Amino acid sequence: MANRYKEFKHLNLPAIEKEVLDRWEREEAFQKSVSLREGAPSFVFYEGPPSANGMPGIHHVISRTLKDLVCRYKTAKGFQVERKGGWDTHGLPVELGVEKELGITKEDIGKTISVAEYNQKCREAVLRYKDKWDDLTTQMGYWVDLKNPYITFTNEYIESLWWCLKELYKKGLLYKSVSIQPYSPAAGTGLSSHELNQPGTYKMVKDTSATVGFKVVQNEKSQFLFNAANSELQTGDLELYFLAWTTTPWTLPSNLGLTAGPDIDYVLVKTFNPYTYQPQHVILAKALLHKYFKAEGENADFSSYAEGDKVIPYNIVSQFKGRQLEGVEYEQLLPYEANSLEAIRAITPDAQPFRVLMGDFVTTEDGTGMVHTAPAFGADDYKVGKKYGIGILTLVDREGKFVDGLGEFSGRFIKDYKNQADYQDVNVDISVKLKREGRAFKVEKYEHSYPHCWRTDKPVVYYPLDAWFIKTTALKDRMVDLNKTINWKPAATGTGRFGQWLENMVDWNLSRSRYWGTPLPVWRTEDGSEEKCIGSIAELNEEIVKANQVLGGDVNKAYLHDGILDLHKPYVDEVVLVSSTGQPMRREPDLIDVWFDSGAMPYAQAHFPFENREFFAKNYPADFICEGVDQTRGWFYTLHALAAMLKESVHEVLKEDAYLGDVDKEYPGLAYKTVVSNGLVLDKNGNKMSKRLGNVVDPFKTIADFGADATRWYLITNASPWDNLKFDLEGIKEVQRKFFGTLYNTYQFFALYANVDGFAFKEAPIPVAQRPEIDQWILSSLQTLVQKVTTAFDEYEPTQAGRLIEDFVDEQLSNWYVRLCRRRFWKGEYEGDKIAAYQTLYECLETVVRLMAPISPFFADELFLNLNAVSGRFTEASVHHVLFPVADESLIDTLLEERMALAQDASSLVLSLRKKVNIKVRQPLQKILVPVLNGSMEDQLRQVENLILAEVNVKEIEYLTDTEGFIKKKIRPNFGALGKKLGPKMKAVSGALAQFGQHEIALFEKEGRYSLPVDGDFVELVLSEVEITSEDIPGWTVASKGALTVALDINITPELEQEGNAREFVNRIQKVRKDSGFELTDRILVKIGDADGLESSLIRFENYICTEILADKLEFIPHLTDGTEIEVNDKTLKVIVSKI
RNA sequence: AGAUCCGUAGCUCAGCCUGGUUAGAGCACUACACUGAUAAUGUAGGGGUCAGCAGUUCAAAUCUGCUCGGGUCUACCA
Repeated sequence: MANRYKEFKHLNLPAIEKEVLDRWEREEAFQKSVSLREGAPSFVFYEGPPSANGMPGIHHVISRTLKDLVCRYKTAKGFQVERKGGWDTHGLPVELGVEKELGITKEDIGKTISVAEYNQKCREAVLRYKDKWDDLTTQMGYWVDLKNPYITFTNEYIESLWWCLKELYKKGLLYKSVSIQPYSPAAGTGLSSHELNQPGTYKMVKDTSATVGFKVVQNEKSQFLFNAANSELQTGDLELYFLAWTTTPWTLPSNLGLTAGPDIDYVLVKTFNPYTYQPQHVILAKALLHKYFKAEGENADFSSYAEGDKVIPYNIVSQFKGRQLEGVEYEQLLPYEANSLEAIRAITPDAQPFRVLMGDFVTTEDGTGMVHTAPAFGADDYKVGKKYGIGILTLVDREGKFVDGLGEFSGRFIKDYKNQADYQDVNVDISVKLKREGRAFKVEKYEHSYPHCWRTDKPVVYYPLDAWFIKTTALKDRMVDLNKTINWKPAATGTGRFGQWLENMVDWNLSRSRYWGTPLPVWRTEDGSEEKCIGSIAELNEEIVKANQVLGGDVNKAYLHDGILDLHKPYVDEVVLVSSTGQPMRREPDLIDVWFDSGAMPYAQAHFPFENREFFAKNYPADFICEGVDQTRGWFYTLHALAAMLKESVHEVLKEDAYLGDVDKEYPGLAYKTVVSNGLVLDKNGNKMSKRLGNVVDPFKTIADFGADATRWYLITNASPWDNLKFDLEGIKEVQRKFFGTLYNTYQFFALYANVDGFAFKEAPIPVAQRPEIDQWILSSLQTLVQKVTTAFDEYEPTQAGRLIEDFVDEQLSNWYVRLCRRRFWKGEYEGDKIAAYQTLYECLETVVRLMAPISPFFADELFLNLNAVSGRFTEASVHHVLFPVADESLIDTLLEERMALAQDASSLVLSLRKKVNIKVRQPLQKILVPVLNGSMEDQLRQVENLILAEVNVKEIEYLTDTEGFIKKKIRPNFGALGKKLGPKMKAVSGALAQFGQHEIALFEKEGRYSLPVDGDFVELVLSEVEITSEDIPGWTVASKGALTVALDINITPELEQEGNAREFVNRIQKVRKDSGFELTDRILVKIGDADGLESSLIRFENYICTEILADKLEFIPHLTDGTEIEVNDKTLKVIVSKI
């Protein structure tokens, strides 16, 4: 055991951290922190797997700090917290990285590079920066098991995913369907939203847009429209048209419906067609009327209209809500063979197309307020089309050209996908045709932003593609209910962003047409009549053999003996299975969404249910997870959705193992109980960090420069984790200086004197009640701190915890306790009071260090071990192995804390008064006056009187009660109490009280009640409904804060002046001592020359002076010529200070 | 477009849930003081349309609605 506390030369956090890291490594501190809790209840944490194919940034440090501090805190609270690391290894970013590296595109796959080679490259690339990530993890002090992480590309992991998928399949929750997705005809591939969000994909383009008329069919449903039109004078045939607008006329042949907004106002307008000049009735949203009609044409003379007139007359015939149009039929716009009703019903047998539908997505921003609906070419169209059963027509093939059976348009490309020299825009031709037929109402070039394929630069279309879905909507209610049991931090994200998301849930599109990912384990016969979903490797191997036996020949030859070795493409695709009727079955080519990989991690990280069932049962669900808020609809959702959907499957497996607990209660279908979603890290100007802007902060450099502790502390205390953080290095510097610097100073102070006195906490603790009041106070504050910090951590409010600790260390411990107690450490013998001071300060330091350990694990451990090395109070080898402090409530004395606050305020007020009259603190003053308004205040103040007097260097306090009659008082309403009683009269009463003079106040106090005339009425007031404070003591300079007022006697008597001189003299000698490099304990001899009138002061206070400066006596030597010249209150004298 | 968070001193943030005296800290700035914790510390000062508008109320930074600005997520529209 050491006999001296380690002293530092100066504070160098990065250097300290390096040593601490070495020690942790050497002593396997992390592993021990887990193994020491063997048998304790577990606290379950899931690590959201990062993808290691990019470099980590500073934003990764914040969520990992949060994760780490919670896990450390829970360990300190006695839980066993296993933290398995993980790596997300599949997905598009990996593929893109590889393609960039090899200089290839997707089209090269299978041509210049085989799928096997390509995937091998991906496998190699995926952990490229794993070392960097591991470095960051280590350096920032994130304790997580890096040795046995789960890796999503392993066969075991994928096998668990397949199990999940098969369970879903068995429940009918996995199905194949069509969905409308971005598709690039030029590249012949679907595009992910990620690809669509690449910079530059959305471009401004000019397209031919057309507003066209759909002719209303006259029948029962539409009769009201015709009636309205008929009420006007009408000649010729009555023709009514719905107007709809499109920027993609090529979708018009595929039109099957028109969608209107139920609450939008529509009008029926009589006018002329601007191209054919024939009279027409058109229907469009009222709000958009003036996009098509010039105001001066309203009710203009129809009879004088001539072809080509600029102003077209019109009048509004009728107005109605969109909902009245529901179900109204219209004639098909561009009928051909391929889009005949027979053709439509050949695809969708009961289709009822060419009707008006209702849709929430309709706006009156642009267009006509009626949306041309072609279900194949828009997600909204598809959805509303499906709801109304209008069928679906896909009259454009995958190359982007019209199919056969569309007359003159057959075979034409809808956009110039082939860079044809003589390309004619088919959209123009369609518009021209419609113009001629009197079906076009307005044709113009329209400029808008439209997505383009990032590889070919050609416009994207929305196109129906086959996809596999998970029917999450079937379990929506369960997910919504379970979500209410999750502790969301902040709560608003759970009810808001996440809750809304659940409410508006759509089925989960799992399919991805890519190469590097988890393959969908579904095999189908060519005609789709039979399909198989495989749930394990064993099952697949069985089927492989079976297929070989039935189909014979070379089928599955490569996989017969060893079974399948890699579950990725291309190998799984080479496997052929056999149907019950002996048909070959091939795998559905899709891979699954990588979010499924991460959402299934609770099962797959344990290779559940194939292995580790016990581990799984113990580690499910998570007590706590934490990621960036951008994961709300990502990982948070997929974890939640899968847990809800797999609930029964998990129960079944656990029951197989004769699991005895209450499965419903312990595994309610929840993946996590608490989730913290942290905000983003922005640069100091509030901009998102991006490589492009060059404002990214390098976490390695930050940690190297300022230390992980300061960085972590800054990240946690500067803003709530869920608020965005404006990251500024200046802030870290401030934390370093203010918090760590202060704590370091306090420790240094302690170590300095404890080493001198040999304090090693060997004496029995002095009962707190026997220690001085100030010790009782700081210990009471300390216990209060422990309580508050514990609550804050328990509520996942680390920001609060950190700020509380900061405040305690700075305001209470350093700037009050240590400052006031300094003398106790350096003066006097090593006994009672001094030992109490050491014990108290030691306890404070030790406790603070344990409280802060979760947030700043390095410095806390360093100080803890430095303290413990001498005292040996703990047997543990690290602060991270000891239990969290528990507040000793018996030490909490609220009254004491209150009166100390009073003392602090009083001192601060006196100091400000001294400042005002320019009398330095070293000059003693005689007294301060404090008006007291009640007994308890005086009582409280008396108990801290000595502290105040010492702190402000004043001899006495005089308490003034109002019996003297010269305290000037002020009265104010107690708004809280009076507001409820008075209501509207409040203002008048408040005004009346402000007019009170001293006499009224005194009367009120004496009677205890007051009858106040207000608006000719009387309001009865009692004392508790007002606040009376002292405002002034006439003739004195006063200062006040809240209810506390102090006045200072600034008369300096000759005696006080002499004492002031003596103190000043002491101060100068101490400086000389220090300059001469004497040890603290050196005794000195002082020779004094001509003292310029100070002799009397020095002689009178010789005893005091000698004790202070450790001299035996003062020697006066007249006419001293050498020696140091010092100045004492504007008088100069020479002194010689020498060691004895 | 929808959802959500944020907007308080030059900067970083408390306070808002639960309305009530003169809206607080720290940093920075200025001045002074302190000097056996000294690469520390104290005191004082200037600095605010609490984003804006409207409403509820005796009383609004605080509650409600709208608007503006910023961020994020989701969606992508004729």
